[in-house]
Formats: sequence, C-alpha cells, structure tokens
Amino acid sequence: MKNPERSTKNKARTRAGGANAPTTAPTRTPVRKAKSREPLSRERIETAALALIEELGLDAFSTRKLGESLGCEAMSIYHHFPSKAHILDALVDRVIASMVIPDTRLSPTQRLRELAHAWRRTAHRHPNFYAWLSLHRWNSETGVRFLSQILACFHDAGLAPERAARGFRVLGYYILGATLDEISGYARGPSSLQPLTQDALVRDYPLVAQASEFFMPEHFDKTFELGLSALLHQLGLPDEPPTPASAQ
Amino acid sequence: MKNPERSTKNKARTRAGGANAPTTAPTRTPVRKAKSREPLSRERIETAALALIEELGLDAFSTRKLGESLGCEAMSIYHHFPSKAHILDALVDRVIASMVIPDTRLSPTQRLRELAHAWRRTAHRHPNFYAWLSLHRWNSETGVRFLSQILACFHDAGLAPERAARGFRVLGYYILGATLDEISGYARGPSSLQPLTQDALVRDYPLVAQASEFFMPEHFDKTFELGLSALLHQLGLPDEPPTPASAQ
DNA sequence: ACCTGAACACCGTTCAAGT
DNA sequence: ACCTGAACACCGTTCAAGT
Repeated sequence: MKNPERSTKNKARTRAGGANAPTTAPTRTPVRKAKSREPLSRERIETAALALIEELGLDAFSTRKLGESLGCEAMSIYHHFPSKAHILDALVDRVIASMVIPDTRLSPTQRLRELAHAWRRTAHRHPNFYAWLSLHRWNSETGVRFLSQILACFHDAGLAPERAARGFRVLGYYILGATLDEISGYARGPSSLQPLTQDALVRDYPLVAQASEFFMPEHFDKTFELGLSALLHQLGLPDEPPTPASAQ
Repeated sequence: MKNPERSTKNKARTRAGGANAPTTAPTRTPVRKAKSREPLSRERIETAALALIEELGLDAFSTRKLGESLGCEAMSIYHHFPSKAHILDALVDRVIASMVIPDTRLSPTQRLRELAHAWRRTAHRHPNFYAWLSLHRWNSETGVRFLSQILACFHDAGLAPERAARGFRVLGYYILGATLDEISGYARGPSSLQPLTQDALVRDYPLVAQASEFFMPEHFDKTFELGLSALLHQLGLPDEPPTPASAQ
C-alpha cells in the first residue's frame, strides 16, 4: 500500500540533510548503521521475503519490492541468490523444516495424525505461500526427511512395502487437496460469469444450497478429521494399536 | 519458439508485395481473408489461449503472445475480454463444461466413480492449465452444476444432509490433491538445494528408496483407485447398492 | 566481497486514434 | 463496431562500475 519512501536514495538524503543527527557523527557515517543496513544475508532475505509474500500475495511479490523492504537495491539480492526462483526454493525448504516431528514413542497412527496436523497448520500459517510450497519439490533433504516420517508410520504399523507406499501416497493426496481447498476457497478471480446468486442456488441447486452450510470455515476442522479418520482406518492404521506383542 | 514472423504487419506486407497473388484481387483486398484474419471472437480467443497455455506453460503465456498466435495485435483482445484474468476465468468454465456427466441410471457409487475419473481425465488433458483451473472458482453455473452431480450421488445413496455434505467435501479434497500431485510431480524449480542423489536416498532413507518404485507414473492409476475405493467405502458408498427396495 | 544504477527484454493495461 | 500503436508503470535479470 501507499508507496512508503522511495528506497535507499531518499532515506540517505534525509539522514544526511536532517538537522537532528547526532553531532559526533561525521556526515557520511551515521553513529550506528540503520537497522535496515545490517549486511544482507540469505537468512535476512528469506525472512523478509516470506513476510512480504504473506503481506502482498505471491503474485504481487517482486524482487524490487523485496529490495525496498530490505532497504537495498533489488539487484543486491542477486549477490546472495541467483534468481527469484531460488529464493522461493529456499523458502520451501525453510518452511518444511519448521514442521514439528512427533514423539517417536507415540503409536504409528498417533504420529500420522500429528504429522497431518503439522502439515495442515503450515498451510494455514502461510496461506499465500502455500500454493507454491505445496506444488514444488519436496525432494531436498529436508523435504524427504519430513515425508519419510509419514512413510515410516505405515511401515511401523506393519504394512508391507507396497501397501505402505500406496497408503502414504493416498494420504498425501488427501492432505494436499484439503489444505489447498481450505486456503483457496474457490473464491478468487474477477470473472464476467456471475457466481450464481444465492437465490438461483436455492432454486436450481437445492441440494448444494442445503449443503453449503457445512462448507463454511467453522466446519473445516471436523470435515478434515472425518476424511483423515476414514482414510487411516481403511488404509490399515487403526486408532488403537493391536496390543503390541512386546509391551512393557 | 523461434519468433515466427513479427505479426500482422509483416504478413500483410508479404501478401501485398508477393508476385503470386491471384491476378483478379485488387491490391488492398485479397480474394479471401487469410485464415488468421477471420474476425476475432471470444470463442476463437479461448481456443487459441488454451492451446497456447498447454504449449508454453501458464507462466510463459501472455496476452502479447496470444495476439501473435491469433494474428492480431495483443490489444485487440481487450475488445472481447476486459482482462487476461477474464480469459482464464472463461477457460475454467469451458473446461469444466467439457466434463462428461454420467448416465443417471447407474448406481450412485458408479456415478461417483465416473465423475471422479472425468475430473481426473480433465487434469491429465490440460496439465498446464489445471493448476489454475483447480484452484479457482467453480462457483459459476457450470461449476456448480458439475459439483452438484457429485453431491447428488451422496444423497441418492441415502446419506443424511450433513454426512452427504462432508463426504462430498472429503472426496473433493482427495481428487484435487491426487490430480495436482500427479501433474506437478514435485519436480519444478531450479534450486540450489540439490535434490538428494539416489545414493544418499538409499543410504539415509532406505524406506523412501524402497517405496519410490511405487511413486512412478505407471502406478498412478492403481494408487488413485485404491484411495478412491477406500474413501467411497468408508464414506458410506458401497460398491453394490443395498438391493433397491423398488427394483424393476 | 558486497552493493549499485543503467539498461534490456519482457509484462498487462490505458487511451487516443484509425477504419 | 472493431482494431491498432504508442505509451505507462511495472517485471526479472545482465552487466559494467563503484566502494
């Protein structure tokens, strides 16, 4: 929004020209570098990028605006990342790494539930970045480590390799679709096609009108849980582990 | 690819200057307008746009290239669509409308299976457009009509409104995630994070290495079917309808 | 080593003008 | 009514130059 300053140049001029600068400071070197002038680093760039994406949306996010928010020229970023796409890739890794890995003493089913919820929480925490995140390479070390936790649950529950592999995939499909659907909400876009008035809905699609109550965000938790339980149950992950043979 | 001509201007000059034009044609009005010069229309623009998106990918698709492929200036398109986003919205509608609605004499479960497969076929037929399609407004008349078919199956199977609504949603999550995952394949992006060599995978994530065989495209059909059956069964849609009371 | 500024080849879209 | 061309305000990225 607005168009805050105009970046470094203006700020520098203001600082130099301002009358209330500390008297000891020589004209060219202010006492302490402004916060925005601590040296650029991948870390700092990533943090600013993620914040900016959530503030503006992924489409409006640009390297030039990122530079502005960092207090540097956009081109300085290229000294730390070879391209914008590399920044986004780094963010994927960082966000995946932030997901909590559950306690290994829990049952496979319990761990699976926790992993599913950690994944979903990530989607809700970074709604604007999530569409990119979810559809791009989880095949870095970090991504594989997370996914392997999910796969391991299927193995630990005693499933044969093929059933475990397919169950893992099916569960992943479900979580991916649920999170994306919850976040996008089928709501964007300008459209000349008018989006069916409530009246027309009630008249022509009474079943949909009746059901739409349950499509509201208040129902997301329960619906997600319903599908998750259905899948876990049917994929061979019972809620109570079948009395472990060698229990304490 | 390449940079074919340079659009209308060059073509026109070639035509006018060419020695082998039909002798009867006056200089300014060739016998029959070139194919590319039949009048622009929403229909023609949409067809060209969808083809171009599948050829170039959604990111590389632009109004300027669309103009070139139509043999007109990019700006002429704005006489038929108010913005690029409106074109994409129109494509969403068109592609959804192309999905086949199953025979109403089939059982609810059979119809649900056919609807799921029609949806999935659409994803495979338009892989480059599908990521946009799947995440944007299915709330035009066309979108609601398609979705209401799915919801109706749950009702026709005898489920109460809430269970039908939630089942519909859960199944939608699954299909959305499965189709997106099959198409994106977690493979894009440049990345400095190297994507874990096969060696490292075998050494550090043996479970994943072992399972990866089943992640290949040859297994997509079977895995999709597995999850679909699991969900239908668990959501109360048995494969054989429970001997209809008033048959034949 | 780290950052800058001008420049290049693109975008989507506005607008006044052409037929 | 339909189409054009120049122009505007943006992009990502290259490159030669500054400190």
